[in-house]
Amino acid sequence: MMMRADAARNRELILDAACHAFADRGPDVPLEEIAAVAGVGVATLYRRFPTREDLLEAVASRHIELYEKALRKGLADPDPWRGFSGFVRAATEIQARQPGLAEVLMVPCHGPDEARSAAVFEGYLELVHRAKLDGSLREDYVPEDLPMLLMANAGVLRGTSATAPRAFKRLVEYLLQAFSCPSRRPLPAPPTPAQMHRAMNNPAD
Amino acid sequence: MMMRADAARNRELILDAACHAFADRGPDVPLEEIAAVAGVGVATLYRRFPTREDLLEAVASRHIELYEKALRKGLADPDPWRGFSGFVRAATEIQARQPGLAEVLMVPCHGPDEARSAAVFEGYLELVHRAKLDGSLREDYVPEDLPMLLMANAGVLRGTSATAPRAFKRLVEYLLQAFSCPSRRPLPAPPTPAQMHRAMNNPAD
DNA sequence: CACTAAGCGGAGGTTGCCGTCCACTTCTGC
DNA sequence: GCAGAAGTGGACGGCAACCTCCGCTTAGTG
Repeated sequence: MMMRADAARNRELILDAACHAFADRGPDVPLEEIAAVAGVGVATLYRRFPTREDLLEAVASRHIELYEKALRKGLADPDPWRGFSGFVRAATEIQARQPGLAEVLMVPCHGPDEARSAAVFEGYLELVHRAKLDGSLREDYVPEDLPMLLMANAGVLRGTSATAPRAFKRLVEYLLQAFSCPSRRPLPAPPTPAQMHRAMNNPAD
Repeated sequence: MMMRADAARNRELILDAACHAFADRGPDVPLEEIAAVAGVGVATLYRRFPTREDLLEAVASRHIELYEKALRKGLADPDPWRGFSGFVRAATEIQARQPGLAEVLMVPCHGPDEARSAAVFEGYLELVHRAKLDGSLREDYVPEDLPMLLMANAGVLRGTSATAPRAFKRLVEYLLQAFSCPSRRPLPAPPTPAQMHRAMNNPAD
């Protein structure tokens, strides 16, 4: 069953509005405000997105394309380290472009569109694999270090995006240098994949 | 003019309750809940702490002692790197112990008790200085990298404290390894001290 | 012990957001 | 172009937290 044309248009208007609103007022903006900006009634918004979660997910979904593009670029790079580090930089840039949403923009690890984000994660694992074989990524790096980095980045963005919007880049470069060989002292054990997965599913408050 | 004894007692009860409440329910807990746990009426709470900010600050103030202790330990260490890194580890541990408050527990950089937190920051600068002279801390480290780290840590704690409460340690070790000599590739420019200071004064959201 | 000012609690008005309901409008297939 | 299904908007009741007001209680003093 096809959606009516005007309904589809409104859906897009809402998503546009939500995108801006979330980005610069955080994930708690009143839905009524989003509806107002979109130029529709609240009821319309609620019909299309019964819960705030649904709306957040839909907005996040729009970003997955950006991650896919970054991933393709990384995989295409003949230099494994450039591929890996480029992807990490791109992912954090994507977060930075929507600072209010940074916490939910961890699409490469766990996104709303299960299939596609799983695919991105697969590709990312391949980047990791190559960079390790190549010797440029330290042996004890684990895939869960990316969500960790993205969470850390979200924290920095939260604190600085208003006053020092490039500060996050410094964090990212520090971490990339730490990720690159040679590994130095041993690291504390990483969380298990299961723990990390749960962490991404129980959004903090 | 001295505060009446019962008033002082209630003040402490409120702070105790607030401490727990903030730690495990985040900085947005209803003040009424804190009052209830403390066993006092809301009015009492509002009289002592007119705004939520005041209460958060008072709670944060209690922690400054922990930072002072960590700092003393760091300064007493004959090995400059152990002193510096030990302090960083301790500071992040303090944040981790109150995950809901991590965002406001950046006392070494900017705390509610101006004089004391300035003193802690001074001491921290000394740690930085020594470790750089010693050659164990990279030359291009800047003092603002600590608030950056603390914000990053807050982000990781936010995401993982419920499911993987030790995950933050891995971030910290990665960063400490990045901070330690030899420095590798150059880093992006850090935010200016003024920017960072503003960032810590405009609490996100 | 008695007086008083400091302190107390909780009732209740206020606000802001949620999410639903329903009378009205607009698409779309025939 | 018409029928009716699909879609719409905004009014509305509910709720949760805020914060103030005021009559009562109690610590501290002489």
